[in-house]
Amino acid sequence: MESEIKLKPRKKPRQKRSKETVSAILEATAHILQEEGYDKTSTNRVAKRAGVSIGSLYQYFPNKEALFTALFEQHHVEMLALLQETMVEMRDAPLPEAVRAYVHAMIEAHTHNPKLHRALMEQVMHLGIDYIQKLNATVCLMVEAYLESRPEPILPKNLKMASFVLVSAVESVAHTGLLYSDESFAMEELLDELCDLILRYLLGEQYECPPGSHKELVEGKAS
Amino acid sequence: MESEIKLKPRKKPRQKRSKETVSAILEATAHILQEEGYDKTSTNRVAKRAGVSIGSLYQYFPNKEALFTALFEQHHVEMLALLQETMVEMRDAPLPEAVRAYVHAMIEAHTHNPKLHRALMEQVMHLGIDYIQKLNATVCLMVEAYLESRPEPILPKNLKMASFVLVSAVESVAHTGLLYSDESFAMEELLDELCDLILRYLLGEQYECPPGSHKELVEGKAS
Amino acid sequence: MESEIKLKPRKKPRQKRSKETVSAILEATAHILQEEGYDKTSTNRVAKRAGVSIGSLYQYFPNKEALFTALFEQHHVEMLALLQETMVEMRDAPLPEAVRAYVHAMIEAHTHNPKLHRALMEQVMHLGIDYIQKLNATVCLMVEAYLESRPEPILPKNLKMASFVLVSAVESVAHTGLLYSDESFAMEELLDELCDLILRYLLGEQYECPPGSHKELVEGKAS
Amino acid sequence: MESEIKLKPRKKPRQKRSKETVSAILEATAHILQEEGYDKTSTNRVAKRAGVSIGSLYQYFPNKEALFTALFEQHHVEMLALLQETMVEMRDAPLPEAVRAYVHAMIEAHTHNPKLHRALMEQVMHLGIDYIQKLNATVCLMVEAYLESRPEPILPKNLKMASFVLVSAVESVAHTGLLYSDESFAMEELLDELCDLILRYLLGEQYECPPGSHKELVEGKAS
DNA sequence: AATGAATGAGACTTCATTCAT
DNA sequence: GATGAATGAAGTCTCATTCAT
Repeated sequence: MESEIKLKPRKKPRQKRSKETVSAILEATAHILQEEGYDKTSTNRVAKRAGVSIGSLYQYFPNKEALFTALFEQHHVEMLALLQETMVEMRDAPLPEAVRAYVHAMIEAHTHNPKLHRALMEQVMHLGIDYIQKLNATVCLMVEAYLESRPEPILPKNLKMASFVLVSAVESVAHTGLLYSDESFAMEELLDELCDLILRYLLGEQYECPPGSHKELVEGKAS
Repeated sequence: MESEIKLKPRKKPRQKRSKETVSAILEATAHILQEEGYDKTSTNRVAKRAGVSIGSLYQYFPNKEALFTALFEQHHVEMLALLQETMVEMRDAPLPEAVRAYVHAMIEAHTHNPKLHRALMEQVMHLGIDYIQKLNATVCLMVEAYLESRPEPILPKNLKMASFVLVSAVESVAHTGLLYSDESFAMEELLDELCDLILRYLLGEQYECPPGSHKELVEGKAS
Repeated sequence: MESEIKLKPRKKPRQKRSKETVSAILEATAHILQEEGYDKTSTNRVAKRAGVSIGSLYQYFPNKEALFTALFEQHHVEMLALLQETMVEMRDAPLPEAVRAYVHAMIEAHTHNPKLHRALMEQVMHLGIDYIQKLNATVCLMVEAYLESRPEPILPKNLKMASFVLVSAVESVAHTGLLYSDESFAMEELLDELCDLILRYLLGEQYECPPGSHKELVEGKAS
Repeated sequence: MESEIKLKPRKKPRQKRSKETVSAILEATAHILQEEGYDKTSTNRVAKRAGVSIGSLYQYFPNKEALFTALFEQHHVEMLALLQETMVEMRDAPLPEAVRAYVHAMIEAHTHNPKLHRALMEQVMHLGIDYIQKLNATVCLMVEAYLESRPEPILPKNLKMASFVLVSAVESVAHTGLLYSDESFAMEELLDELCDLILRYLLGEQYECPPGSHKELVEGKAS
């Protein structure tokens, strides 16, 4: 509770000048965080790099954590916008197309600024969990709503859970694939595979129509 | 390179007494990390709680980061053991059974010490990435080997990628589900759902035989 | 190279307040160094004695060594000023008078703050070698220039070397004499003796005119 | 008083094994001191490099300072031996020859292990002052005795002071010349010059016989 | 005699934060 | 509003030294 209060920016910058200052501070925070890591990201350095005095920094951010929280907020807003846009566009599209668009958007989102994304996730995730969870929940709801509204019949009965599984899986694969993959497989392939994963999950035998890609079963060696 | 060297324990404790010391230090580290967070986890506090002098701590760990790295190593060893055991046991089991056992093991692994697991992931993941990636890669290889050797024919052609997708998806769902779920769905359900996800992905229409669980498609509202 | 940079004061104090702070810090450093020695001269004690916070100390000095280096710089500036003044005054004086003035100045310089001088030389000389050498070189050049310009003919041909020998000799005698002498001979005598040393070296038989001081040779006992 | 007691080696090593240990420790001390400086010369490192346990080190040396004191003692013994030998050899030699031999020996002494010598002088001189002064005093006495006993008549009346001046001057020139000279003049020249300095000081017009070297006076420019 | 694990005081240094200007 | 000097608690880490084995 108290922390929530403490983490909110001290004041919303209403004038253009102030907005620029805040921008510069966040940009500096992001830069130092991704280049040097959390431990080296001191408020003094951030202020210096942002070209403002340390006093000014504390005028807009009540403490160090607020810097990262604000970064997460930005991230959250951008992600949400991107996914929302996609979902709206795909509202009436057939399921396979919608799924592909969704996965594509998710991958895009992770490609936007991978280094910062990674740094946030690896070093200060705990400061952004509220945003992350909120985002996750929102996306789940959006997916659930979509599934509910689509015309095709699907296999999973518990839509809430299905949404959760889908969103988590896609997010994770995109995340891991983009950040830690040894580049041994391309995005294109990953995209295809994720679509298969989801569509088979949702449609079962109904699926398997896309032009030939995986028509035949691969024989197991041991058979 | 150098950092990797720097993070390794200074010396392996050979005597019983020393092993206990190291154990106590790691236990204390884990405790403080999960109760108070990374920023509050100072080497002095760790030493104090472990009941050893700060000098002794530095005899076994060259710096603060090494503490967390060692924690990750432990975690890595335990996870690997658990999964390996499962994979071996299931070597000749039919695919659905094997999948369920694997997913179960994964969930177990995350249930073992969720608080610590969460703290490690949210606050110091960057210190354990090497271990995380190594673990991930190893598990992927194990899964790939299993898929290669099982008798049943499966849909995905690129086994390497299929393994990656499966491992990532399961890991993520387990992780997210356990840590952030509002307890609105039970583990049992999650387990079932993940099995469906995987088996449909692997077997397609070949699946859908398990006694009645999801036999009929759910009609979409909009239809 | 880098170390040289690292030893320079972090920022030049421009305001009066800051200058006083720096002054106080250096005064405290000098005091503790000479009373307690290098090992006992901790930055915390220095700050405390200077009446400033440890943080302020580090605002002006990047590390402990910089304190001593700064002390050497002061010393260097003072010495140089004193000697320069003397040399200028004596520019047109006859050689014996000039020599005496120079030696006198050198002794004065060592008498100024013998305890500090001694502590610097005995405990942290390595931190001031740059300044010491620079000072030495400058003084040598000044002496050389003087020798070059004086009207009297002198014996040594290599003026550069002669200057070096003279400067070193005088410096050392002054140093050793002042610091370690058991007071068994007075400064007055030492001054006379050094003048003799130098003037005989420079003038040979041309010298020996000063009223009676050493006119006759002392007979060796063994003769 | 107490310090003198504390600085003496705890026990004289009587057995061969012990002597080797002490030797190894001192060798290690010297090595680390000259390579890394006093601050980095920790007793633990010394012990490790000497190949003995830290416990053994403390069996032979009561504390860290004793290591350096012992180094000074070695140095003192060697220097004294070298100079004594020279003085004895030159007991009956004519003054110019004796002087040259003495200066030569002094230069030799400084050439023996310049790096260590320099490190001792620049970083821990205060731990060896007793030895340095004793050495100085002894050499002064030796020189004084020589001067007293030589057959030639000399100019200075106060032999004690003359000795002091000579010893200091030679030591200093040798020291400075060897350690900090930019190699712009050779030892040979320095030797000659020092001999001139001393002999003119001692003999005045009586000198100036050595083959032609400086027979004529150099005219001053301003004349 | 030798060992080296253990100790813990204390060194250096950073950095979030305040506040007088 | 802006500045940045000043603060000082607290952090990381070293190292001389001891002592049980």
